[in-house]
Amino acid sequence: MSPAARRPASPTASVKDVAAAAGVSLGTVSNVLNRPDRVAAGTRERVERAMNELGFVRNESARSLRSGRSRTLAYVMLDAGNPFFTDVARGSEGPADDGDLSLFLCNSDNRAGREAAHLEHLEQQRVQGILITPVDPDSPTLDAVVERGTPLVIVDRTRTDDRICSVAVDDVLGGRLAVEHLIDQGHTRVAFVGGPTSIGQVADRLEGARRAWADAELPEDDLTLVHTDSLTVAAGREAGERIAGLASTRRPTAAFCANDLIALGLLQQATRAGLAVPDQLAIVGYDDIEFAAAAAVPLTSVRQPRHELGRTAALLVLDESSNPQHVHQQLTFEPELVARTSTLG
Amino acid sequence: MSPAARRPASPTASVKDVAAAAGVSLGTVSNVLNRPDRVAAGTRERVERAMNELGFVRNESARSLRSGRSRTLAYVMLDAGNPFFTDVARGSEGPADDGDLSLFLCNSDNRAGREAAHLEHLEQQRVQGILITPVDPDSPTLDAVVERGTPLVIVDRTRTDDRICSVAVDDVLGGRLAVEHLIDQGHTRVAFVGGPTSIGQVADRLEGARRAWADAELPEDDLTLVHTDSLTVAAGREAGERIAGLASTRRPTAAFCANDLIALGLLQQATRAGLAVPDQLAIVGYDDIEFAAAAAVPLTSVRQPRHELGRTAALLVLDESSNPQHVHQQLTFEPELVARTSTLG
DNA sequence: GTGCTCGATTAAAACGTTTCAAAGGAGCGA
DNA sequence: TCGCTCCTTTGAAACGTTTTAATCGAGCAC
Repeated sequence: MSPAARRPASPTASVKDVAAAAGVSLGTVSNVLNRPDRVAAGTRERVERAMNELGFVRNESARSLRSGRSRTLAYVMLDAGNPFFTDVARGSEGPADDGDLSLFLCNSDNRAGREAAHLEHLEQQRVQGILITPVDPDSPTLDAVVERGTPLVIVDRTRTDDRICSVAVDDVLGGRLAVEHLIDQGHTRVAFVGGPTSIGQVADRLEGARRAWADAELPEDDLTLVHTDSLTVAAGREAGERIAGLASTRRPTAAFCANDLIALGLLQQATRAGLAVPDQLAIVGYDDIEFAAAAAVPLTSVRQPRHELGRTAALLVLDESSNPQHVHQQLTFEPELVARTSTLG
Repeated sequence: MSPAARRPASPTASVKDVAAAAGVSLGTVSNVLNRPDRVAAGTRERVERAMNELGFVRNESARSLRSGRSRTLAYVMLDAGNPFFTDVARGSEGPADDGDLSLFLCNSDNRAGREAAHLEHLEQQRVQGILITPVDPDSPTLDAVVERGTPLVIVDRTRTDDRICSVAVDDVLGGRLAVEHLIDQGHTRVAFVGGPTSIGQVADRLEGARRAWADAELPEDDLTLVHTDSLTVAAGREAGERIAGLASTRRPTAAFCANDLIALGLLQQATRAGLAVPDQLAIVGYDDIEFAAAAAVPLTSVRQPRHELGRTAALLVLDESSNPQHVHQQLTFEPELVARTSTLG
């Protein structure tokens, strides 16, 4: 077989080629594709045979150029490496499938530049809608996309205004649940581990923690803040070092981490330093990713309804794209505490 | 503001609209877009102003209809929840960016049906190339895609023939490395934990393990097979139960797991059952995902060059799409053992 | 046989872009 | 002033599909 023979005989057969092969007009081929009931059975069969023989593949570009809209939904993820976001993506697949749309995932990797590039490309593709967990939910870039006409829903972040749909989880409540649980377990010296607090999520979770603490009328100074630079396993390990280094009389007996990655890092470092979990240090994470339950000491964590988050966001973006009466909504879900060994002993 | 006012004034401005607004012909607008150097500075400026005022967004459908190719690469992942695959995807981003292409991720979720649906949609979109970790690398569906003209590279799976490009890692060698390491550590009763062996990867890793065992002239029966139904954390836990239940005289002193998810499940269950890792049970995983290093007892694991895997696959698919002389290649990389506490004590 | 209706098929236009040959016009040397 | 070149701009065609109005032919009632 010569190398040339490897290439397809015809670059790609078009509707016109199929029409010629089947001896009908091009309009008829289109009818077979779109309203098969209006085509006589014999003709239809002949056309279908021609399609198979030629290896006809519908050209989606031409299709959506003509129709003005594509059959695609996209989710721009903040971090493809964090299982939380892939779970959200999974939740969006249902509504996408129902609407016969493909769901494409893009990874912004926490970089505004990449995010902007993806958004631009998606707008150019005229996707039906965009779901996005943005680097900055208040960025005007997002407003611009909406103004130019592409439906867009913010996922897992909230906007301070109501010009864009968003779907999020009540992080203040989540923080409260975590700390109330620790208080119930008898802890009176607790650390909040996380940062930077410029991230809305982190600030909210801390706020919730503080409110729970205040409500229990515990001394303000006994809820300490162990700051991290990022929400990663490495940052958790590093925080663990600092905590383990404290004199046991000053050391908190429990840590509430801003997410599970930090909690896992903290758990690892605590174990390494010889601190028993939960006896000497109880740990609560956030997100309840699969690996939280899979840790050697299963992690107590605040679960977000991430599947529901993705599903609702997809439904919202579909409504925005198809319903002229659409009104932007900001939805909030409630998190739930899942207690496991890392706080129960 | 009336609800109607929320909708964009003009659905979307086209090149023609821009031309009219700037008082030039439509060809000139196109020149501004594609060969700005051939347009007089004043004209260019006027056109660019018009574009901004109208919120002009290039229509990618029309563009790729005209040019016959799109600016998109896609990676169809087997399981978006497994960090291994998202890491591979990250590796592909470099070449994609260099070629000024967007990389879209699709999740087949291990289901042939979803995979086929994604492939069909991608063909219709006339993507430049497809990277795929397929449910079944020998499925004729893949050949059909290639024959119809879309460049396609199989990632992390090998084909038995050479009609398609593939990029994989030598799993037999990986299995050998893992077991040689355990033998070096003095283990003489080892379990291979994984399954189903119908998956090529699993069979290869087991084969490598057996060869290392044979080369060391250890009794065949002392390398046991603990079968699992899938490569998940849950399956690992379940296998852990079975191993922990064995009498200590018959129990293997080390386990080589077919992937890290199983290893993490096994580690968790062993800990729960009071088996000390690595003293009573050493554990080796496979893939070296981030969570392997982050476990309470950091896992020894066989690292695959997953970033390199993704990068090479992307380069290969780009070559196939742009180089008429392209010859299909099946590349194999070498894995590497990363020794950590779970085998070193 | 004429005139209708109805189902099947067709021809032509349109979507928004890129490209290419050709036209327009300015500047310049002779 | 003529003729030439060179730079800029233009007009028209093409990509593959969908859609709409129009055409065709057969069957049927009168």
